[in-house]
Amino acid sequence: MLTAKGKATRDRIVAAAALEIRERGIAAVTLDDVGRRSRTGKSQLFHYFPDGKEQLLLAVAEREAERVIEDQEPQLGQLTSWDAWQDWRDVLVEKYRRQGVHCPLGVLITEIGRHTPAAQVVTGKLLTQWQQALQAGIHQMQAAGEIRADVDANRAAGALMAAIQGGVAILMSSGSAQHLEYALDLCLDYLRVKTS
Amino acid sequence: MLTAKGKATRDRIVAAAALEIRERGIAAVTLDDVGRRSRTGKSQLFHYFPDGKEQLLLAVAEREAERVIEDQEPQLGQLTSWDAWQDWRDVLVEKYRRQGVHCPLGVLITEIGRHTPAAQVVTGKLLTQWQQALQAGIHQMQAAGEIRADVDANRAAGALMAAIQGGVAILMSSGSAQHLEYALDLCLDYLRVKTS
DNA sequence: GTGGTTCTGGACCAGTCGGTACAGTCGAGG
DNA sequence: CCTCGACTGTACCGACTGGTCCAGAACCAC
Repeated sequence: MLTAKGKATRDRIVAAAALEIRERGIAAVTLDDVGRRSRTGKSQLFHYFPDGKEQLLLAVAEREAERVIEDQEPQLGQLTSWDAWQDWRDVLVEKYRRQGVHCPLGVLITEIGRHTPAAQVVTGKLLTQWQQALQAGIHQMQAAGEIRADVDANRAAGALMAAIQGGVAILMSSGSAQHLEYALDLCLDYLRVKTS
Repeated sequence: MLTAKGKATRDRIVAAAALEIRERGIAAVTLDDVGRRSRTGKSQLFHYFPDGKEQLLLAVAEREAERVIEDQEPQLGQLTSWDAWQDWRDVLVEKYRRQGVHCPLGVLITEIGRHTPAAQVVTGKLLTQWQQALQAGIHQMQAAGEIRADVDANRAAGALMAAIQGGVAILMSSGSAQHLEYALDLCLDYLRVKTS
């Protein structure tokens, strides 16, 4: 049904599409571009993705969503001290600063995600998973007495998510990661406050 | 050079394009769609926008950018008390909640803005203007002793901007304004903290 | 009303892009 | 070495879309 060679080709196609989309935006990328970059043709593309472009885009969305979480590990999984939180923050900012406009998360949220309901589900899952990881981290810090118990972990995690998305959105339209840093730092400062 | 009738037609075209883009996304909108909705044809369109689609998009971007600021007045201009801040926050959330996915700001930032350098300038100006209004509000509150003097107004205003953009981005991909509220409230709570 | 400019309608064009058809190659199992 | 399915290259098509052209209607100043 799918030999090793076939799987390799399929992967090449998805990787090429992801790269192409990150660099030039979803609107500008054609199937021929993907073919050229992956050294394949449209026949292969439609062989592996019978439903055409939409199916390919969905595969790209899934790939990029995985990547976004993976990029933050292992830090995201062990937010058990202020140092760990700071490390996570630094990794995130550094990653996105380096990627600049060609940012998997940004492309996912602002371009692929809105394209089709199926892709919306993918980004929705990513957001939920991410936010839960942050929420778990806040809970752990509360258990350790490092964060006030009256902080609503769910709300704070949600606010962090918005801060990140907004920082990335501005990064993509201005090229600067400054806002991302400001927003992350403000949220962390808020969590660090001892008394309200 | 441009009669009253001409101006009316031009406005109709821009308005139709803006509406169409908000509803269906920039990628799906064709010049014929705009023509149909504005009861004009391509000849008019190219008469008023000789450079074609790009120029029309820029006009739409400018229109939407103005709208975004106007929608927040008069609250945004007089952030001189906590009540005023709260009013501003409520107006913003309510507006965007009602607009849902068809949000001028969201479309501007995530679709039109990234399309061309000229449109990037428009969104850049909008962001700067907006952030300065917030910064001015924070300064006023500091002068009145309502916000700690050691808060960096520029950073806080930048964080607020990211919070809003992120909230809107999530709103556009999920349909829920919850994150926007969480993020705004966290920022305002941070500003309200008396001691650090 | 006359001349010039602005405005409008509709037919048309050229390029592009997603998608299809089909013939052929490769590779593993028997 | 034969066979059958997975895989690949090429040529092609239909639809769409941004943009052009041009003839004429409407409007304005004198």
